[in-house]
Amino acid sequence: MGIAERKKRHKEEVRASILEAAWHLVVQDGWQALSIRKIAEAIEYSVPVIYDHFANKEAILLELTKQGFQKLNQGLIKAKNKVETPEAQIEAMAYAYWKFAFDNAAYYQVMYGLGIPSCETVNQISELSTFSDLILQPIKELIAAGKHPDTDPFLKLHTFWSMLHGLISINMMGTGENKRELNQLVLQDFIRGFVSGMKA
Amino acid sequence: MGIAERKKRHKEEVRASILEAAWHLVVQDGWQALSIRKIAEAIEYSVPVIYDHFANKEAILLELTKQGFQKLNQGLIKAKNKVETPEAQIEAMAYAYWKFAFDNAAYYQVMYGLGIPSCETVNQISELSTFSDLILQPIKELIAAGKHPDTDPFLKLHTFWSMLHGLISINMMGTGENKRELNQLVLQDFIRGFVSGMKA
DNA sequence: TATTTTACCTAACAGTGTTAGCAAAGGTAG
DNA sequence: CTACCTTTGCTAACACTGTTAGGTAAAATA
Repeated sequence: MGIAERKKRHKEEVRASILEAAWHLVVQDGWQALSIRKIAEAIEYSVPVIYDHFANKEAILLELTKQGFQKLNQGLIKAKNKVETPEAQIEAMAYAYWKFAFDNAAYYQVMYGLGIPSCETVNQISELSTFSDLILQPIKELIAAGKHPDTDPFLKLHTFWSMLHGLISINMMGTGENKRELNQLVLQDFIRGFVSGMKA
Repeated sequence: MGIAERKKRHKEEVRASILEAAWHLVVQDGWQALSIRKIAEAIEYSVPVIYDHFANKEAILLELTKQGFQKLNQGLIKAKNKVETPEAQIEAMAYAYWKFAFDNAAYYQVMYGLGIPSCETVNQISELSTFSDLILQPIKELIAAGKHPDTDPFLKLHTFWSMLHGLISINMMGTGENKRELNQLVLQDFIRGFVSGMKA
């Protein structure tokens, strides 16, 4: 009875094509211009078919957000594995985060750009816990080896993430000039301070 | 010939009432739920009247953004004037910025929450230069008095702004728990590092 | 009083997310 | 092979959205 499986496979193909088309449209015109009808046209199905796969438009954006975090996490893991010490790992991940944001600006804007996301939305992104763990680990090591072992690692994670995100989003709204290289200096500066702040 | 003036006055009243109604709706249901028709209903005029005062919906949001920056700047000035030294001024302004964001979350979300704003949008907010100057001044003083007088003050402004914005926006998307107090510790930590980093 | 200006509204266009209801095709059982 | 049922996918609609063209009635001017 391979019929059911064939159907299931087909259904997943359609689902994937929806996400693919959505992503294509987001890259092309920005996530604000994404519409169900455009997706329907792109996948050559009628509009209601999309609602057989996703509850609503938000669910599609949420899925793209998850994909974004997956991609980000992959980049972070790769960067982390290249070096050994926790200091170097934090630094490498900061740069990888920065690089991800600018190399995949469309993803980054979907991930953070939908206004300030609601708590419910954030909690639906399971990839966030991977992201946290990834950065938390070297932070904990660094704290344990430093002179203030009672420092809250979550606080430091928060600082790390905030600084990076702030730097990127302020930078992305830009003032027209190309400040990307300039701000890598700021980033460098920050990481040094961040790391040495946990040691001493 | 006071007729023309009376008309002008009336026109400005309507304009103000549009902004007031828009602001009311934003506070109530968030900026995503703002609609021209709802504004029209609130001010008891028909829809096209709104377009006699604003080119489009974005222009209304832009005006609210400007108002937000005005309010923010006022808060910063007030905080700055309470203390004397550049260190204290920077610290006071950081707290004032933080306080503004959480006391006026609706404003903050209009100001930064429309996705990542385009360069054109940013350049239309003249209040941004006031904002910059306000923070740049004590930064310059601090740099001049410090051991690295060749530091770029704009870079430092950028860092300052980024960190604050990052901290706030990561915090606002929250995880449900009330971490506002917790993150004031991060803020405190950051400011100390930021200020001392310019001295030494 | 006649004319022109202005203020304002109705109605429409083109688009959005979402869903109800139907037709046809695909698979199942007698 | 036929009758039935389930699934699949469609058309069409509802209730919105931003935006604008065109007309009407009131107000100001000559």
